Amino acid sequence: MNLQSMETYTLWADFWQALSHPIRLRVLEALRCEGALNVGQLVDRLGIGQGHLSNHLACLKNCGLVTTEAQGRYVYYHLADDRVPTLLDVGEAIFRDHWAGVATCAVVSQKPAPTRS
Amino acid sequence: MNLQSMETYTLWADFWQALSHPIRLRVLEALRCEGALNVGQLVDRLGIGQGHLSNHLACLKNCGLVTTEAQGRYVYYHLADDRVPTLLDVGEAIFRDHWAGVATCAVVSQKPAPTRS
DNA sequence: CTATGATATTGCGATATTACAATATGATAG
DNA sequence: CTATCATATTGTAATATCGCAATATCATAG
Repeated sequence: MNLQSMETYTLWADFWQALSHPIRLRVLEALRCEGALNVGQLVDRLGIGQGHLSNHLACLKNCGLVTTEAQGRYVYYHLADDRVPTLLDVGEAIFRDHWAGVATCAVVSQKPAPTRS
Repeated sequence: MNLQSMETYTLWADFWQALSHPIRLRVLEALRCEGALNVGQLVDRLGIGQGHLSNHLACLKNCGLVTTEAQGRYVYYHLADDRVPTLLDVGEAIFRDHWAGVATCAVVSQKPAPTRS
């Protein structure tokens, strides 16, 4: 695949978007801490609806961040490989130094812009 | 800042979102290759409107991925630190192994779902 | 001060994503 | 085969983001 084309950047952006949701990040952190969990266990830990979670899991799987292993009626999810925790670590390190700035970002998570007179 | 709270994950998701846009990725790649560029040079290289680009640059700056240096009327942008190329490298490595799956992801970049009869 | 070039901000229609409920699929026990 | 539990998929209203145009700000030259 050509890494210079506009379409490739659009697809690469979609990959990063897999990391851009609090529920998906909480799934990744839970799997990093606990190794492997099935859908029901993740529903319990995150406290969200099963169908909703399943959509997010499909996203993480399609984007190569997690893999699954079926065991009877249960489907266990775990991090895809060692690069995933590395990615999370580096991202968290940069984020820790800049969370205050992220909160003021007007493009991402556009807050209603403080009204001024 | 408490790294366990839901709000923190929401903010961390906003940080990742800075990477989730083709224009912002192209800016980061341009800066990685060329070191430092001002806004006009980036407008030329990316071929988009100045105001539009400026919004994306503000996003990257707020999220700690780039920093700026004013020189007279020009503002030069460059990558914030060495962790940024590391982040891009690891992300690209995982993406390269899974771009076909990313393209089928229904949560991110929801395609109109192939109609079946 | 005025004009001009460079960059930043704002407003808003078009589009994409999310959250939830309903429903479908798949596996296993009896 | 039927019932049941676990997981996946779909529809859609609410919400957030994008992209562009207009305009504001800021620095410098004259």
